[in-house]
Amino acid sequence: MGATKSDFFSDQQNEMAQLLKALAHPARIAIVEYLLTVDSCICGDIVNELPLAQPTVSQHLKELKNANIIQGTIEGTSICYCLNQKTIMLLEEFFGGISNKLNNKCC
Amino acid sequence: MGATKSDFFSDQQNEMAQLLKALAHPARIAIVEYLLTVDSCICGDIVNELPLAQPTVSQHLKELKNANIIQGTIEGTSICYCLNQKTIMLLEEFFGGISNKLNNKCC
DNA sequence: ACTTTATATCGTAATATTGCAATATATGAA
DNA sequence: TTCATATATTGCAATATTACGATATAAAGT
Repeated sequence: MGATKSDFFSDQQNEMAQLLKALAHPARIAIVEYLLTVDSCICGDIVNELPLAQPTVSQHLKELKNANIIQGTIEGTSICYCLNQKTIMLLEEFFGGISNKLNNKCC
Repeated sequence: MGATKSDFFSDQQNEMAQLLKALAHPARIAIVEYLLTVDSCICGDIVNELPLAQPTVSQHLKELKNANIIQGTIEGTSICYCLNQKTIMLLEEFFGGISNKLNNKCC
């Protein structure tokens, strides 16, 4: 025991949980927010922006990539990361949907 | 090692990460979605809605409560749970904000 | 007081995440 | 080719999460 019982939930529920889990870490929130402050996608120095060692940052970037929250394209020696608009929209819509449905409720 | 280095991130980043972590599980997504389908706050049978044992559901509810995503008020023998609109709005605004800032970017 | 019903807590095993040192890979420059 | 730079992977220790049986608590009915 200890493993999440994914089989018993809907695909949509599992996917949203995965997406939220990928963002559920301050370092990964910080990465997303940093990408927003950069004017273009010319990145490559995310490691220097975070108070974590390079392998740790690399791991966090990988998780964000796996969840389709960011994209990385090779740009010479470094990698150019940027946010995936589609995924952000999905998240916005999920919470927007909840918010709308909530308006008819009591609390 | 192993523990998240919360000290090095901003309060806002840590709080958002905590909030997302509280939702980052299919069972807890399912609970939120179930609460949306119920007309009023008269609940009390969330345990029967989920494919998990009662202590496990209780634990998930506790996490949602701790994160202020749901509220529970005692209603006789059972407990009446409902979503916390303020927290949902906070999440909606977070992703809405990201989405807005993204519009000026390249990808 | 006893029983039922609803929910919470404890204890613990299985599994997952976090973080980093060491090392690997891959590209561009000399 | 050799070196430097940027990023990824491996391996592992520390910690956190998930799930549930057993047990506790608490309110309402008998």
